Amino acid sequence: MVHVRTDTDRWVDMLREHGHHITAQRLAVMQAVSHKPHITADEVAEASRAEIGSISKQSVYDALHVLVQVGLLRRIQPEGSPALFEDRVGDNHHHLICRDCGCVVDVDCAVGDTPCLTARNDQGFVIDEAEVAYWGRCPECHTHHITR
Amino acid sequence: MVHVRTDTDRWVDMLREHGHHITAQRLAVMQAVSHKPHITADEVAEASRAEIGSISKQSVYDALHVLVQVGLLRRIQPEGSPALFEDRVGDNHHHLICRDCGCVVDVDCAVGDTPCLTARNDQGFVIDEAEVAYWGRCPECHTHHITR
DNA sequence: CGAGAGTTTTGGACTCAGTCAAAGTTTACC
DNA sequence: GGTAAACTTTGACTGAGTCCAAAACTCTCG
Repeated sequence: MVHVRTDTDRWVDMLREHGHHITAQRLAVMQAVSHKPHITADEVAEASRAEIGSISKQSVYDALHVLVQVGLLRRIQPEGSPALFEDRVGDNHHHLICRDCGCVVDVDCAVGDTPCLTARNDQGFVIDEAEVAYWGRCPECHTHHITR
Repeated sequence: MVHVRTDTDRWVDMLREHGHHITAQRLAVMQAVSHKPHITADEVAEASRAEIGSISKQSVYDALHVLVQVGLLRRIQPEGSPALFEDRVGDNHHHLICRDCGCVVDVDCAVGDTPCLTARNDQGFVIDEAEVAYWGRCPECHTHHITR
């Protein structure tokens, strides 16, 4: 009987490796984010409540903070938007962001892994992340924008 | 006698073209931003006061809004930072951002003008801007970080 | 120069997202 | 079982930006 590793197994291991406890709240938060990428903290709270009954605002923020810290989640904050959380981590992907509705879509890196992290002239900076956001209008808003 | 076009001449023309009035407040705001790129709204307010005596918070925000709208200024909002304003517009440059002190430095586009605006798979988005931010530590903070 | 519209002032109030607090309770783990 | 981590409760607080509303001021054009 081969045990198939689930997402939860992976989350559990990662938390343990970093010395954190495994709590229902943390797993619910992970579930919420993995179900809906680019989710706000408020939405995480709601989804977590639907799953475990209740969770305090502070616990939501605490859990999100820990999960980002151990590397299970990534936090982005597009201009004009509350912070968004995603579970796609460890790869070099970018975001398409709609100026109207604020929806965010992942897109793979166009350039290649290494060069994308290299600024033409880093001026002594030690760079650890290149964040690329493509701003524009999503199909729906674009259509709506034209007909208006 | 050749009239040398000053920055102010240029600002005046741009505002007029878009049907906006030329006010001391707006020119002071432009001056503040051109003197200190990547300046916060608060800093703009202070610098403008130093120049013209007084300016209300609302007028600062109004002026910044108009100046961004006509294309004289650009607004960026790095994660965890208040909005920053710069007068370098119309070219495709990116930003180096320090995670510790929050300082922002311009850097030219490494890839070339056109490809930088092209996402690998835009999924129906109509893209009008590619925003690239290189996150890391500036020389000072990096040095400080190591010795700590 | 005068009129009309744009802009600023004044003196706040308000909103939102996130942070902080503090004591008690619950839970995970060794 | 004991201890430390984590959660709950019940708010208060902060900063950045937005909104308000009437009066006053200023710019621009004919």
